[in-house]
Amino acid sequence: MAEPNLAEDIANHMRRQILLGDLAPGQSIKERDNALELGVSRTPMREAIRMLAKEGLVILRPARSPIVADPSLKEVSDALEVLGSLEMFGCTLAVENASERQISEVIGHHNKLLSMADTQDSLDFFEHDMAFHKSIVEATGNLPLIETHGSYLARLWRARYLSAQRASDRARVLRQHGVIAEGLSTRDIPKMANETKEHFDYLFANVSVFYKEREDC
Amino acid sequence: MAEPNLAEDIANHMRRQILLGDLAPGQSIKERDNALELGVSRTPMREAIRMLAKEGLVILRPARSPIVADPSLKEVSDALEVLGSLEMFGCTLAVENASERQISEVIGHHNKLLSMADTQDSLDFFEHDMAFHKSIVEATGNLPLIETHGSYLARLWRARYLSAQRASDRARVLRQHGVIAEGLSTRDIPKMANETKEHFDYLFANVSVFYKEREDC
DNA sequence: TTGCTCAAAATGGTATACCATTTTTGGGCA
DNA sequence: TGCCCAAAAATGGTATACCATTTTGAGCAA
Repeated sequence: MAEPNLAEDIANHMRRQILLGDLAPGQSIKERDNALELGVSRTPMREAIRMLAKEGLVILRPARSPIVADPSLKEVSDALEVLGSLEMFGCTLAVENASERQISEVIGHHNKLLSMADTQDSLDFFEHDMAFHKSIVEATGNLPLIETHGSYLARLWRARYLSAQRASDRARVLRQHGVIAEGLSTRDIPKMANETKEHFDYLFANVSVFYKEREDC
Repeated sequence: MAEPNLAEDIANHMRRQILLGDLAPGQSIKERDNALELGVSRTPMREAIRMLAKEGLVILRPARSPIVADPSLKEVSDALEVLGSLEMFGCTLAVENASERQISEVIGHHNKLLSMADTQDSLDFFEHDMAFHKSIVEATGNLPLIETHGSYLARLWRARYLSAQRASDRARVLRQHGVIAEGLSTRDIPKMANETKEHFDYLFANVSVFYKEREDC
């Protein structure tokens, strides 16, 4: 962890800690302590914290310690709405602009997921799920869209991961991915967009259920 | 320029310099020089530069001076597409969620613009135009959307401003704003979304013309 | 004149030092 | 015993120092 830009590495490391729960929601982040722990100085640590704050994973408070974000259901679902909107918009653009090469990449990710249908490692499965969705947006060739979409994926990683672990509906996910990929390769915008919408509706429902259940604890 | 957080102030200052052209596109930004010029140290200047980079106004290069972004037509129109998509999505959400108070704010901005129809100060007019669009997205109550939309507005400020200065079609802009505001107050999603789409199509065309003409110089 | 080399200057990346404000704590008083 | 306040520790914000890499430019050779 010390190649080109240290702050980026630190941000990646801390993002993982946050998303996996090693850094608990609500916990305060002391620049000095965390920097010391990673063996770096405060300067790049500050920069990393700012990056995570921009992603919504960390909340900055004036003249106070930043804390790990603990988003309410409303905050998560707001972000989910935007993510869904971006990806639906991406469908149209992808159909219009995707090269055959890019389409086959999307299909490649889908096939990879199909082959993992019975895997136990839900983290691994989840990462590939994300790669599938990313590859669709990448097929738009719209860089700002790709970046913004990626940023929302990162921000929602934890909520999506937690809810995906309980939802045992991989079959549905895979079927929907299949329809979406098919919609792209046949350049069928409505097919692709409708299935994407439904895909996100399920995701939204899963996350909601997860939050409601957690509330009871 | 020295109240709560210095870096934010510096970023605001530099954003204005960039957007008004005081910092020319392609020009390199030396942390030391710019910090000295503003009478601050490098640390907050670095942070400010990172903020502007996140907005796409500045390009970071590893181990090199950052430079002021000089976006191509493709880059600007890609960002415009996303902005349009966000705002169209915002229409639906705003109709569903806007309070009467928020709707009257939108109308207030529209009336303000109407009253400025003959003003000479195009910068002032432009700022209020932006406020109108912002108020619509604010009416959604979706914070991530508001932030992302605001970030795209900032990023596109210069392109929109430059192209707006030559386009002498305030009448059309005002008419469309009127339709959009009416669509919101009557909770008419199609009316609002269609007019917003057309509004952005004009914007896109104006920016394209501007870029094409500039190319000839 | 042109192109190459290499050292000095410049510059971004990182670490550390200093300061102002906030938080914590502990002791004294009711 | 419990509360309040002052002092100390902690902490984020800012400035400065140091280092590695890159850029620049002068001098030299072809």
